[in-house]
Amino acid sequence: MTDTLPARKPEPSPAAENGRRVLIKGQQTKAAIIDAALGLAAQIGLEGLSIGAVAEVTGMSKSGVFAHFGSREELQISVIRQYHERFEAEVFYAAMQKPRGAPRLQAMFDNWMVQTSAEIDSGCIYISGAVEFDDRSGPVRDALASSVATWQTALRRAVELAQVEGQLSRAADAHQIAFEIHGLILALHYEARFLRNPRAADRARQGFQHILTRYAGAGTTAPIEPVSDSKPPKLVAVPKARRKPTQD
Amino acid sequence: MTDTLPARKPEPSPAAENGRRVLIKGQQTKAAIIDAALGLAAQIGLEGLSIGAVAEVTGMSKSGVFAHFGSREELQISVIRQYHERFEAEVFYAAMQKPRGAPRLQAMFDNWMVQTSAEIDSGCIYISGAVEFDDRSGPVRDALASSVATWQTALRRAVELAQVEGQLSRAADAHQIAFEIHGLILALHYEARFLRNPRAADRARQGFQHILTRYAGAGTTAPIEPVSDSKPPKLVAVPKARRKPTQD
DNA sequence: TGCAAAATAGTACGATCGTTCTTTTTTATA
DNA sequence: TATAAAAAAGAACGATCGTACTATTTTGCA
Repeated sequence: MTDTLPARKPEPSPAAENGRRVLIKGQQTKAAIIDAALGLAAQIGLEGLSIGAVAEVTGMSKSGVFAHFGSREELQISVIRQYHERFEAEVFYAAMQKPRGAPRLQAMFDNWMVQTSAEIDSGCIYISGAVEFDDRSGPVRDALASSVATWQTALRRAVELAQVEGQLSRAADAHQIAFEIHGLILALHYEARFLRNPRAADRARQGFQHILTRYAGAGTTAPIEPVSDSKPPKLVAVPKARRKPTQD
Repeated sequence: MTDTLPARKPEPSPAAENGRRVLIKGQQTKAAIIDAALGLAAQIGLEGLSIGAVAEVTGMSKSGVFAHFGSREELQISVIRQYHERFEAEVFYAAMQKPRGAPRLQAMFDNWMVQTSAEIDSGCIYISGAVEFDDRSGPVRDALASSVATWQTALRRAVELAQVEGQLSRAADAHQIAFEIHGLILALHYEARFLRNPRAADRARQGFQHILTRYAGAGTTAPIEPVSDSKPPKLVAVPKARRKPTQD
């Protein structure tokens, strides 16, 4: 996750640039537009994202919004970049403060759960976008796939570090472990968002613990962290619970 | 999976009906439309499904297609019902021919993989639909959720039977096991469809074996089926005469 | 303060969508 | 074969979409 998405063109800085006149207002509103668009996209998906809807949310005109991007695709890509940065900060960098190995991997998973679907009522565009751009091609799909690949690499490295630290078996395939962890997040998203199952978060957490114990390295002295001890991650402000309990 | 989707209105049978004139042609073309629509929906999603596109594929006029359903929603629901029946036949009923317990559960998983995303290039509307109708409400969402719930119940019962047979631990939570299996399928779909990872199918298969071994019951004498022995599922061919076995 | 550039708004076009209404063709039976 | 119902087509509607073009307002600096 040390690299960033490609083709991020350098915005003009407020500092004087070789005699060229530079305005700052545009960048501010552009950032506000992207923020609003990300909120919309997380709810209704990248494909459902329309310039008219963004204009209405931001209180601007359609053409005013459009002028900042030049095309809907560019708006979508900007949203993906914004999501990438937020994801990087709240999931990856936040977890990097934990010691390498199992604690960091656990933190990544917890942050991931929160960011993705657990308590928040907005979805994850890495998940919805994957479905929407399954069999499409073009720059939007590429940007999305690139972001996802970056995150998957970071996750796999965290797994490998846990192997180095002896908390996960060195004989195991890090790709395989990452695959299974990814599946838990996807199932969480599916159950929590679509089926409105309030126990989905617990299921995902339990599944993660199962993976840790199943792949536990030979050098492990004690269970890494009992399920009962795993507190709900608190990285993101959680809105008041508004879920209607469904029978599991 | 013994129940069927609700509100399936009885189509008029060719047999003479109290003096009312009955045509059969309409039902045939309607079935053909639904088939074409399902193919389209599996590729581009239920939301991307437009009456114009279906008309073009079937060689009909827009209004000709429309007249069979009365609304786009009804077309979407018909597609969901059709998918439900196909899923029922190719995944559930096909697996019911295996002996109860681990073999049947394994067959369900294998059939599920094939039907969902593994080798086929068309997607699964249980997955894409879940993302599309996350935060929507209405009859389409209800039909989708109902179908998914039916299938999840069937899967969970298969897990419970494996517990009864002693191949999975009776102490384990069948819901939890089903959740983790579901995650594997979702990860497979994600990796195979979006990221074009050719090894995704193997990852899912391995993950399934890991679940079986992790939750292995005390009465298990031997590993249920080694990974190397698991052949690619071959149950795609659907038995024509579909019996109505009650899940025992 | 004046002025040019940047930012935003206004308007309109073509395309596509679901749907309605009307007309034509096809179908099944008396 | 005649006939009425069913099936399919045709045309048109209002709405929404992305986008292009033009006009207006706002901004930053000489």
